Amino acid sequence: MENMMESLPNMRLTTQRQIILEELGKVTCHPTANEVYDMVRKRLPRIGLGTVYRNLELLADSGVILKLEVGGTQKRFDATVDPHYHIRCSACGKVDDIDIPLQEHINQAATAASSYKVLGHHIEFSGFCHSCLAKKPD
Amino acid sequence: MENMMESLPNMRLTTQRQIILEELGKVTCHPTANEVYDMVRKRLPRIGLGTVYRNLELLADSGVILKLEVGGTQKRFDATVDPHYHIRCSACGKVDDIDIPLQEHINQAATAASSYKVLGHHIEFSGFCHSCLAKKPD
DNA sequence: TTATGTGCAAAACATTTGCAGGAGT
DNA sequence: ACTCCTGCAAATGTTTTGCACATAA
Repeated sequence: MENMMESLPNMRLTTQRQIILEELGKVTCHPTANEVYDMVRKRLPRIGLGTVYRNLELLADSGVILKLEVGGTQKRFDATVDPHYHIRCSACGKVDDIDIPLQEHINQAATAASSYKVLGHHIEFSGFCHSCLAKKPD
Repeated sequence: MENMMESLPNMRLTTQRQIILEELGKVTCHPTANEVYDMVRKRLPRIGLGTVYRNLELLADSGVILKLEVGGTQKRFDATVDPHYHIRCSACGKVDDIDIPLQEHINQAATAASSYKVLGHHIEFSGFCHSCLAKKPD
């Protein structure tokens, strides 16, 4: 944890920052800013929602965490920064990791198929999660 | 156009609906609701933004158009409904189609790699568009 | 004629920001 | 000390919604 922060010269190690990072690291799914706020508030009841947003943004900009621009109305955050794909439950909106090989080759295909300078890609699967399937089987 | 609407028993063919569909069909990129509003307003100056949102939502629910849940803060809309991928300019946010083969096989991989019932996937490439590259070459 | 759609304005969300006081280095 | 950071609240931006009137079928 402290190693993470030590690599960030312009960022102070505040209690708020530390606890946000700890709580995000505890979960395997990818919470929204508001969900992080709820998690953190159990330990720091006086923290402001603005502080949570500011820190998540700052940590994402520094590459310590990942900001996921997935479907749904809210951004989500991921403590794991190495490239991987995601799946989103069409019923409840939950987002989890999908551990399949990176499809690096499609970047070349995309470069050939467009006038853009292609930098990368993200794959988002959709489906129904275990607990939503249990509620309404089909 | 009317064919499209005829297949939708519960939807009336209103002027607003028709013009929204026409304007969306004219562009190859994928405008936000507000951009559609601006396009449509040139022909129907008294149309309300709420009407645009309601119709885009309704048309997407009926499968006549596609609602894109891509990166950025706004949803975008696509007159082409058959499956294809997109690229988003990291500088200006513009979204275009990317015409590469569908990667159907990764759905199986995702099914094997998770406890979800996998339904499909979407790939979003990121990069810089032609006009942003021209402005700031690197 | 009557259910559906529209314009308008207000409400509901998600996120960002200004500021005065607080805390890390 | 000197920044940077925080809590709070207000502002912003996007999307949804309630309602009285209009209109397609």
